Amino acid sequence: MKSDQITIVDIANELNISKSTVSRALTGHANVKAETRQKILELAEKLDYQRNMQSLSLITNKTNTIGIVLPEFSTSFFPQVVVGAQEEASKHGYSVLISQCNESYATEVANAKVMLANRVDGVMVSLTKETLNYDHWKVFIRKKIPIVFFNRVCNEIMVPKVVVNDYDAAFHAVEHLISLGRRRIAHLAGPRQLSISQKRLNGYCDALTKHGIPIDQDLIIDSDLSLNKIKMFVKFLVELENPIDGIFAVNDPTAIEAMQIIKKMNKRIPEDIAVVGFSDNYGSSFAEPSLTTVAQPVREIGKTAMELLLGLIGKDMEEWKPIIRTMEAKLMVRDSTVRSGA
Amino acid sequence: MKSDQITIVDIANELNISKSTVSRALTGHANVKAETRQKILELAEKLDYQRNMQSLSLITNKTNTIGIVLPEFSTSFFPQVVVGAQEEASKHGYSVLISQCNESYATEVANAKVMLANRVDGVMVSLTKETLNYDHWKVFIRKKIPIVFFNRVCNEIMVPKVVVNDYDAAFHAVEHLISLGRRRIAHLAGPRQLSISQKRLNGYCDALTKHGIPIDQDLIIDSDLSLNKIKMFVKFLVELENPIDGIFAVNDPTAIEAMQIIKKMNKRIPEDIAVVGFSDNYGSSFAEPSLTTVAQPVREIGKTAMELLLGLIGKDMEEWKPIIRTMEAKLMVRDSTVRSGA
DNA sequence: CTGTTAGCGCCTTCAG
DNA sequence: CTGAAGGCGCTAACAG
Repeated sequence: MKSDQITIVDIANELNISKSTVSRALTGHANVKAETRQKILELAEKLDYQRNMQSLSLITNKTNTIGIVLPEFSTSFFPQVVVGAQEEASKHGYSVLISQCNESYATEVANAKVMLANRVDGVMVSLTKETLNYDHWKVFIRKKIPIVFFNRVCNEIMVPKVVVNDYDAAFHAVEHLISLGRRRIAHLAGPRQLSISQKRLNGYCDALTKHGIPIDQDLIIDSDLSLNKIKMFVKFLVELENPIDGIFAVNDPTAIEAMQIIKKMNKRIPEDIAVVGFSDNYGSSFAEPSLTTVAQPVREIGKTAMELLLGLIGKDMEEWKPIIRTMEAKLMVRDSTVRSGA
Repeated sequence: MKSDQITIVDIANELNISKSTVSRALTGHANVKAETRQKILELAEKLDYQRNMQSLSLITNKTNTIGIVLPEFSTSFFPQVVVGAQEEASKHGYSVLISQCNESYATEVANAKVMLANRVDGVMVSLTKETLNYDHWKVFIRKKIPIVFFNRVCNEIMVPKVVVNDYDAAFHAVEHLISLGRRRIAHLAGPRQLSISQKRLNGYCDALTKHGIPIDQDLIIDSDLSLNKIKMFVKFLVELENPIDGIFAVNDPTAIEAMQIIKKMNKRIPEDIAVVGFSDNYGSSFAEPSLTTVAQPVREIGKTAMELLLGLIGKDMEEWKPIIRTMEAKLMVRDSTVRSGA
């Protein structure tokens, strides 16, 4: 059944005037006799008239819709980014089409197609952990549809990006562990293809080096952000001849999973092993012990990325400067490294 | 700058054939000479041609877009529902327009307008805690745009709904506390206008009554789902002359907040006070102690609501049965009520 | 101030 | 099998 949508023609017929007058009254772009305008507006209101954006976008070649493509929805990070982004978008009259990829590259490609089909005016993208090929995003460039990457960005495409100071934050996190006297600090690293993993790893290495601690490759464990193998990794690290006394994990879920295992192995946190995570996800503050982690300004990230994106729309491509906006992430010291007085 | 979108005309000109032929080849609805079709398809592929859905929807009066309106994005519940819903939608060729309301009624009304303006083919809605008036949703009915409510549903509108067995789950949760010998069980209730709050409250009351425990109004605290006043409430309950030995909270964040306060007051959980939450949000399993709670099949809820909604599209309104689909929520017993062996 | 006309991109008749 | 013509809802010229 087709739904009952009121059109300008309906209003024009009802009032016995021309469609153009109705259109003018509704848009306010031109002059209409006050009395006529009044009548039109009233009837429109009464009939819940809604301008058909589809036909409008046919004319303006704009949809006033922004696509947001995200790798996952299982932690609080991306939903919170969406909140910030959406707030900014709606402030400027844009709607938001959201797709979540379940960390699957194939889904990301499919979602890119959906965005194209929906003629979004721009896309805000964070890549899945599997993504190594960026052709599906290059199509957007070719079609002059602006992109802004955030968090998990693509270095091959020269567009604005929003990131946090991952390197510095990781560096400080590890220095924090060192300042507590830790010397055998392991890193549960993320997938190498993600620049955030790389930067956090670099921060880890450089902090160790700065403080004269040799980098032990055995203590750098590549995980894929899934939690299945963490148990094995942590067991290995704890049972080393020269066991670890600190862990810096690439994200909070990994850190928390590690903590659970450490506790089961009857080691104390932070006394035996201090643990630091990354992101300050929902739940990290009430884990036991509460997790020291790097807090990212989530909503700000979304807002900033959306601001940059909206700024690109309507500009010539030559003006798309590949700005990299770096937001401040800050270490939150909690009980997993320093016990607060009970 | 208008973006470079390829149209059927571009392809027709390039190949020196008529637009209608190109259209036919692209849709596959009619006969085109194999050779011509081949040429058209190849060129379309090469140019990244994407059918303009806007113009299509002008003709079909369908957008193949579903709106999802959510009260909040700050716990893991709604994002997970979205995952299930989106999976189902994309399986049927629908995109998803998502709006989150920050628990604000005004935003909900605005978001409803956005959905209308975008001519969504249907909406999946969960109400904010403030919503008492449903006129903005009744407009959809008047326009014959199908709605499915889920979780926080609206009883005034006769459309399909997806809920969990809140009453039973609450009843069992409280019986669980009673079976542990608790007799002074408090309920941190949600806003009364939400049917879920009401049902959970009823479950609480009936469980007590069944076991001959009088209902003490002092032990029923109305909260508004924000966490600000929880401290005061819990302090009150713990310092009562006849203090509590159990808490059933309307949701997990409330329960966890209560636990933090109880711990600060140097009461033991579960020995002194056992705590039960509702929803099994992300983080509840690694809180200390891990929280006994009612797990809801989140993705299933999203999937089911979307299925019902898609089933409504294209049907006459008379066929919209106000089915209420009740999903199974189940009690997850954890350390906040029964300590597992360390 | 208002009506008429054309056209956005596409699909669906209707004629060949 | 293919081309031409009309129209979806709306706006932007162009005339009055």
